[in-house]
Amino acid sequence: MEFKEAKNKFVQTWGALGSQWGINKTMAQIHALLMVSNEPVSMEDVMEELQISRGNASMNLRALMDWGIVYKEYKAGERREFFTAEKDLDELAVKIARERSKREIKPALKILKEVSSIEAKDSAEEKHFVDQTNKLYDFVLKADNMLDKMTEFKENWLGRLVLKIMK
Amino acid sequence: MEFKEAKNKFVQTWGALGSQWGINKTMAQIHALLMVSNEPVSMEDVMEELQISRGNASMNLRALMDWGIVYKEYKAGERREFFTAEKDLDELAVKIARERSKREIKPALKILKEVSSIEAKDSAEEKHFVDQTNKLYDFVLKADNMLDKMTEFKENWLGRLVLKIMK
DNA sequence: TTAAACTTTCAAAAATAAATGAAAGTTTGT
DNA sequence: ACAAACTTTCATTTATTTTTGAAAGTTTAA
Repeated sequence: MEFKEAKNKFVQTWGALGSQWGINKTMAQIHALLMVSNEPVSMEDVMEELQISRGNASMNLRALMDWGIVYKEYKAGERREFFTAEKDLDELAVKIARERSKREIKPALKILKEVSSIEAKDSAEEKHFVDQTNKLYDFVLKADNMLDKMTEFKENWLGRLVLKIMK
Repeated sequence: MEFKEAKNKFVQTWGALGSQWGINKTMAQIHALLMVSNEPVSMEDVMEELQISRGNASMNLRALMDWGIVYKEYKAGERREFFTAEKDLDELAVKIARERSKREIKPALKILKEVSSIEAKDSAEEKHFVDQTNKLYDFVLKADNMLDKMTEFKENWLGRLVLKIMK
């Protein structure tokens, strides 16, 4: 396999993986492209390499910057903007986790809290509902806290974590 | 808030969460419904409560069973089938993790291995590509192994993990 | 063996999500 | 202040995913 083919395969694969995890395909592809580029990439380059429109490129680059995993760079003497991806994988994982927690988990926790707080009256059905949603609340809260904890380890949290788990 | 409203809100929320995580909405809703039901639910009930067609209910129940998080139950003297969800949350998390690893992570790892194995020749661009995809391979492999390790703790792995992380 | 009771399948339709591209907006050098 | 160079927005189009429902398939009891 030669370089160009490998690069394309990587971008496609990462894109497919992204869409299975709730991130849109193009966004994941752009991120993949930036990750394996050794120097900043312009919007034109992104459009050209992925064969996408200007609007699409612009919107998804913006989204990636909102997630804090892609940065703008300015080259001396160049008018246009260039982009680079966060390449430190620990940092990347932490940022993604933090963002998804904020956008998805926190709101879900709020609802879980709400629905688990109804008065259970006396039917077994309602008791079971309250019990189960309470358990779910505790579980999700614990998982979310774990994500927060990750961010406290500044370096190589995953490697250390694996060691710990293996006892 | 009264029971019916709370139940509906929970089902909707869980469904929305599912679709953000690559699981289809109806599948997540059915699962939510079964999780908070204190007794087995028939396909008719599912159709009725979620207002979905027979085919949709059938396909998604099948998918949930393939994931190993919903079970068929037979009631004595009843012709039709009933369904229950895995209600143990540790068990549920482990099964979901295992399934996603098998379906998504393992295939991605294979590709990462492939593309990181090209001969890097001498350009900085190609060297960077090989270096970055190698790092990615190691990272994803480590994360995936962590998921595998979870399954070794039979009970309350999350709680124990959180304790450990907090040191 | 038959037929009633139930479940699954899958082509077509509907719903949803993503991409386009032209127009509007912004920034920068002169 | 102007206009060239570039970026963003968003109504419309396109692509993808999900749902439907009728037909085919299966199981069970008599």
